[in-house]
Amino acid sequence: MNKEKLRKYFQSVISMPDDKAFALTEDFEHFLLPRNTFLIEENKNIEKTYFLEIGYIRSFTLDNDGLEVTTNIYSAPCFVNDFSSFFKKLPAKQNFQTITNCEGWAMSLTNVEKYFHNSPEFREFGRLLVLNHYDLLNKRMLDMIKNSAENRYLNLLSEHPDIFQNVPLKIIASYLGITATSLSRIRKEIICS
Amino acid sequence: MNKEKLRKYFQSVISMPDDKAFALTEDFEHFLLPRNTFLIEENKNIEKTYFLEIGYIRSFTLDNDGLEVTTNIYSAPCFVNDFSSFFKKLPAKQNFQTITNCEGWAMSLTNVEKYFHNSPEFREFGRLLVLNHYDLLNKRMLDMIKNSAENRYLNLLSEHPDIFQNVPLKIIASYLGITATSLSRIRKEIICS
DNA sequence: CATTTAACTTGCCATTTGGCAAGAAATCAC
DNA sequence: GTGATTTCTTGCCAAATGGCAAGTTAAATG
Repeated sequence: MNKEKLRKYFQSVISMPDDKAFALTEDFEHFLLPRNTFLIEENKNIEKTYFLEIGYIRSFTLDNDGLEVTTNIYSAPCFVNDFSSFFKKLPAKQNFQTITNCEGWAMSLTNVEKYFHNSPEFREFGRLLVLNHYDLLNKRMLDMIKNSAENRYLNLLSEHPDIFQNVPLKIIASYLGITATSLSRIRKEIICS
Repeated sequence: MNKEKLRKYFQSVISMPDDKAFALTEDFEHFLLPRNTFLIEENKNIEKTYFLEIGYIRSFTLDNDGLEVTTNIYSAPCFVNDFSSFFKKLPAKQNFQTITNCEGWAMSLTNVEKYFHNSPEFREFGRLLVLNHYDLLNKRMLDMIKNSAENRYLNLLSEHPDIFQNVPLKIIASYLGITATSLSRIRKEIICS
């Protein structure tokens, strides 16, 4: 397994010659994790940043009653991290856990800092990653406000049908802001209409 | 009225000598707006970025039923903008409106781009502003998950008591994710216990 | 392949939250 | 200062959502 997809990902965010892409991805190390494995744990220090090449990962935290609430579902290819905590060098505010078996590339915080210091391209990449994730979080907030749970379900189904074949409905329900029970009823309602 | 607070704000985010701070704030222009004035309108292009020196501003959008949902309350001193749209040069995704009479400094997108191009300090400042707002949005999301409406109310009351003297409760309720009716009941419950 | 475990659906009922509207209180604007 | 407007509270009722638990289906594991 080589780093071609990782390099392509870098080049899709900011254009750069192949040799630059090779240089920036040099210190990433391969990872292979079974499902239900934690990558990052709430309140613990973040050791690495992850590029997910195959698989599904979720972030979640615990609500008032100690129940898990899924805040995001990551489908490859993408970078996965608690970025605001990572760049502020603070403990993670959420848990990140594999949903399926996952495979990809990871780099230590120490190395990230090295590249951040030495490479303008890497800095720019990191900056755009933060901007993109900020934008996604904003969109998600507005989606929650503007659409009913049923519409959020239908939108996710049409935009990310693959998720429904790889992620349990109870996690999707939680991500949509409802219980598995309610999602089940919504699905029934849609089928019967 | 001079730009001292604006300069100090820059210097509080990244340290810089006074002359740099003077240079970076040179093209900001004073604004004075009565309450209920729109600074930014949803789906329209963002013309300026705002530094709020006096007053209160809110961002809001419309939900499924056309009702206004307040997504943020800004209290001076702070920068106010739909940053992710601003930096991506996309139309605003939300409305920004003064709650009280407001006063501060604004700079056009054209000038922002000029400074972004010419000044490493300004770039760094913008980057940190995005990171901070991303972090705040993240915190707000987790706050919504982890705390009951009553606790969110109590937290806001203890951390920003000034807001309760300057912002109508119906806007605060909306920001807390509940209706004015529910907030009224929560307040009653707290007083009676 | 067989066994165990996890996921999904469904009915019943309790709880929460919201909509509406009226009245009281506070604030605004002239 | 006074009338007009907005804000806030409260009661009543409807609607939405969730908790629980049982039964069913699907998937993981060895």
